[in-house]
Amino acid sequence: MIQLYNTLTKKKEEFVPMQPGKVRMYVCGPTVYNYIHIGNARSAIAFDTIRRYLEYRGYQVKYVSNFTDVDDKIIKASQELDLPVTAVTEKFIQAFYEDTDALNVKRADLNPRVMDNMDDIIAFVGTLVDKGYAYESAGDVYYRARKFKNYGQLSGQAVDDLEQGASARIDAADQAKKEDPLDFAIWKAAKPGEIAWDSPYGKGRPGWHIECSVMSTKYLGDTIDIHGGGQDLEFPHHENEIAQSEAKTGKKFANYWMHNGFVTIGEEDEKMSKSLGNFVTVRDLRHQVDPQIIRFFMATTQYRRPIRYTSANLQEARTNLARIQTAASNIDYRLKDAQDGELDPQVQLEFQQHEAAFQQAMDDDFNAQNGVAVVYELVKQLNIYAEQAQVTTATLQYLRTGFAKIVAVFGIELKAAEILDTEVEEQIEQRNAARQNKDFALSDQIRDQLKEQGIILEDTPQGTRWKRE
RNA sequence: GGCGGUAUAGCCAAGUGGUAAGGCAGAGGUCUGCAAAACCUUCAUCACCGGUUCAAAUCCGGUUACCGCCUCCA
Repeated sequence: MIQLYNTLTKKKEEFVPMQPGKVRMYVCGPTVYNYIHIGNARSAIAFDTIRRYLEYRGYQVKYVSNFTDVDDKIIKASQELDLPVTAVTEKFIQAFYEDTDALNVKRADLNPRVMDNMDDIIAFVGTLVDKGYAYESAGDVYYRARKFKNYGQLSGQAVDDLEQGASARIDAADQAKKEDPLDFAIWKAAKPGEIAWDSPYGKGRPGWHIECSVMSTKYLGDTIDIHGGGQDLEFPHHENEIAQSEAKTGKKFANYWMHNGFVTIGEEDEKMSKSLGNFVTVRDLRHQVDPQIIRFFMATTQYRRPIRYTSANLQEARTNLARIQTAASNIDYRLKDAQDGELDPQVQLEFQQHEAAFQQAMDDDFNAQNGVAVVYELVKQLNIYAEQAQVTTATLQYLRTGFAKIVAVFGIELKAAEILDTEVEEQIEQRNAARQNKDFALSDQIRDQLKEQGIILEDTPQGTRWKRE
């Protein structure tokens, strides 16, 4: 039984999808006006890991994540870069795919874009106006927040408290167009020169929150199982999505709301964000650090916890990931001298116990920290087995396959055994000959030479093996 | 001001009533010609104060510190 923390109820709940065995999930994607930073990556990785675990547990997951490609910031970026809006969005959508592919984030089943859904958005806005939940004002359309009875439920805020916050900040011009400071724009009149679409209210474009309501209901249905995003989206974005969607459909919008924690950075553990300007882009980072390490680092932190981004933490992740890779290659290395024979029942039993522990950990709100602790126990099991004097192919393969399946939940791809290159092979033979003659000066010299080429030699009871640095 | 989250060894981090998982780093050891990898051993009384209990990191009350949301943000 999977339990997950539902932001809507502020409790861990048993996860029961609407259709047995199937999960419909929507995760708020990026606004594409810049390269993604590691905070965006964290969100993508967190929900990818959740998705992978659900699939590991046998669920068929339909995963939709949007690109917001119409927005103030994109318009600003297009003016600054002197490029058409669509050139900006295309560029950063492509960059998003490159960055998340590098992080081994599975692609969504669908990445709908605002521009491709404009008719549906206009129709959705129209319905809200018709139902009295929204009103046109000077070419804008606003949502009557107070009319929606559960407004504030997700963020746990009383409407009056929200209003205190809102009225203190809003500028007078906007204020004048609204009936209530809490109201928010679902359609915005175009300013001269801005990209715009025709609507019953004149030329304009969608407000920020409407696109997710429209695309979630359009592609996944009025009610979905899981809606996810960063904690900073709880209010106002998700609160407003609920208000819009439920006002329109009269049905519950999402059964479970999940929010990932932030990446913090620097001495002050400050939140990383585009607006604070203290961000590290995935693009920059992945040229300095193997993106698999970034992936591992983020995937093995429980998704609701903050991640402290420091080079020391990344270094630790590097070490741990290497340990996992080494365990798998230790198993691979023994295949060449393994015996035929049965799968060792003792090994199988122990492995199954670990597997059960892994599931128990991950079933508890995707507790990746406990999950990865089990992986380290498996690493030990694999290493110990790989050092047995006698090993069987069946057992090695059993361990290797099962291990790969578990670590894949975290997005770790175990490296396949590398092909030996003949030149290196000759040098290894030379060195072994030298070692037999007890010419250790020569053997160490050869080892040092190879190390300079990035090849590390390790002598084992089964012979000398090598790996790349 | 309102809402929410954290506080466990040098570091990362589990653990929600019975005397502190796991990893990194450190120390010692086994193996090795030496290494490397691996394995073994070792390393904390849980921010503070008070209370409940036979028993609390874990429950209750209070204090302190840090972070976030309430405004664009994953």
